[in-house]
Amino acid sequence: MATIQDVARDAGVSTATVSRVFSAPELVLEPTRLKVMEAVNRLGYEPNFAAKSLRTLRTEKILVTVPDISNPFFSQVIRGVEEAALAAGYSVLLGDTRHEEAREEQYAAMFRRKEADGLIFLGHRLPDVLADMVAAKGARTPIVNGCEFRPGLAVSSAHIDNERAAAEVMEHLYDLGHTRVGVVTGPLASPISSDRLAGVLAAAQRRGRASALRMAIGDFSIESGVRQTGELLDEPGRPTAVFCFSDEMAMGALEAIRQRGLRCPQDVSLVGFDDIRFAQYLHPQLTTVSQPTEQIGHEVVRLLLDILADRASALQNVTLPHRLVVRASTAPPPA
Amino acid sequence: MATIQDVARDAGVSTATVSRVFSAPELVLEPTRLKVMEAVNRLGYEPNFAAKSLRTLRTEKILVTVPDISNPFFSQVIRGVEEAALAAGYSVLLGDTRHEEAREEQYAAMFRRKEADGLIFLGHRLPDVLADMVAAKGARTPIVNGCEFRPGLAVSSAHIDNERAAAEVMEHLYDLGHTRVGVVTGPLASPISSDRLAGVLAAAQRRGRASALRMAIGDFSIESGVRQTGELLDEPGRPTAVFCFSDEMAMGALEAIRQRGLRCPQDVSLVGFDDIRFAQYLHPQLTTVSQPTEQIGHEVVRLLLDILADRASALQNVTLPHRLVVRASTAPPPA
DNA sequence: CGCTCCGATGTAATCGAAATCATCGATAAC
DNA sequence: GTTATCGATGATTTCGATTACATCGGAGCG
Repeated sequence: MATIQDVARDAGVSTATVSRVFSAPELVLEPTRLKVMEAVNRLGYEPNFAAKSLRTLRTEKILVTVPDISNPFFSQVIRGVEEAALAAGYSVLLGDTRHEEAREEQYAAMFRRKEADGLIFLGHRLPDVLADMVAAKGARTPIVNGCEFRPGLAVSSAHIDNERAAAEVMEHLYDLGHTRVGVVTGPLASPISSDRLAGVLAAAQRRGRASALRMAIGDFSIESGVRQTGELLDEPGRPTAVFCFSDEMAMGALEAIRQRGLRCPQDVSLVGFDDIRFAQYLHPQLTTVSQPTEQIGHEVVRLLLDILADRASALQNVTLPHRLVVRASTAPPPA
Repeated sequence: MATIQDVARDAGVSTATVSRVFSAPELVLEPTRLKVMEAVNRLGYEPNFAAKSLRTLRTEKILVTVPDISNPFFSQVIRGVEEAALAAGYSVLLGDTRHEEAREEQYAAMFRRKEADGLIFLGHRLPDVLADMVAAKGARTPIVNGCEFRPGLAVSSAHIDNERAAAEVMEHLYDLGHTRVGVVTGPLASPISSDRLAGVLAAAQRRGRASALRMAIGDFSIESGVRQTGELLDEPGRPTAVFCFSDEMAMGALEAIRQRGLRCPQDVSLVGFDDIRFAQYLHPQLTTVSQPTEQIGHEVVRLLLDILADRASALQNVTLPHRLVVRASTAPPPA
């Protein structure tokens, strides 16, 4: 591969001029520029990335870590991230942490090695080395969270109001006449689950239905949806409605409902969360909470770019709008 | 951030020794190594990636381009890639090309700039600049394809035997007694579609059913599944079975079947392709072709690493095993 | 007409780590 | 006891681009 020296020699100019042709073409005379471009094309020159990065201390890359890339919710957020990043001239380094701390730390090390200018993490944990960085540099640390807002983290973030969304789901079910509601949460260590649970409890209490609430803890997977919903359905005083904290678990719930010879929504109403692309093609079409996934992606990138451009002075925690999408999986309870 | 010079000074050794502590610890005396490690920890040193990369001309990164990352099939392949890459000390640069040539070229340029040591592309197109590279360097070019084998590309690849898999699907349907079969393909420019179509045609001819075949061209999306299947179902001489070239289109097909008051599989049998995680949770559970997605991911990484380590002399086109998974969406045609 | 200033370009230092080559002391061989 | 050998470490060059500073010629000004 040709280097800048080769181009300079071929074009009969200095390397400085070649460099300027790319980074500040207005400083170089048109005939010179053309001469250089000709040499560039002739030799098929592309500036070496490592050299540029070493000199400028910038990589033009964003590291994005995600707990599970095969989850359609996350992959849509990533799409948004990728799109916004590309538009700003950044590319995306992807890290699938698989919910494992060891992998999170591996990617944290990558970030410290300066393999990326910024980090977006879509999980709820921030490895210690990075937390230290945040503590030292404050709001100018180029680290941003998506989806999992937790005040203690001290990083900017973009997310929906999970508590309110979950409360709205419960209101919807109560309004339909349900009294015995089962809830399948995700792991409670993540704010995404604990916030939603708080919303569920608040709504139940407002309606005086807290004691009729049944709860099971899932892990957002389809399989855990089958299992946990199954347990709720098998208890005495079977709930007439089930609220799963993810659409995938709701898919599993549908299966559990069918396995017991019950019908949704006639016997059991079902609500999911996320509104993944598949939700409206399930049978029955799933009532769920729609998150602005791509927008979350755009927003976290914007927050990060603000920090990188030194435009951000204080933390920003952006709450984006969600929407309860009522479809065919919820109905009044059986008589 | 501390540099190797800082560490060397702090530990009272030369930078060469510090470097050796990381890259060849067996060459340095234990007390010296400890002294250095102490300094490393004290200063929180991490080797600067750009500097290392400039010197070694390696990035330890693999660029992976994918036509649509929100497609669960691809995201599972990527998971496999990511896992195998990480195990070998590589990290993954993700490029979502959105089926757009412009983006494919953007990522091709990244690769030429040496932002990654190797390229895995899961689409079917290879931008010209890269095709030129392949033409020039032959089998040692670190570019590998996943899923979309096409002999003309002259790169190593890992994929299933799409033609045979599609033929098996047709055999299955014919064995059940179906005669009028509708097929919803993907864009025919991609081998993934044309190979499967070839298999469909071959099987139909063997059974003397070629004239009863109906075909519609989709784009692998759910929506196109609804639309194209709908058209097939609305034609006179409605097919009693529909074979969609992706599970997503099959999900759409289910919707189209329902919209017409038909039942699957009693009135119309349905087969998908890919066996994405959701296929077995649809209702009815979907008959489909299971692809070893993560294994494809592992395999393309292995092929690439072989090239990077100079162990690969000739092209390798690996065919991995698929499996027809018969579930509840296929049954004999109505009497 | 000479001086200043500016625009265009060249020269060379620099980024941080890796790797080659040099050095030094100690051991072993004769 | 001298010298070849080797193991541990240091000095220095190198990777390829960016950029601060230097240079040079010509335009503008008094």
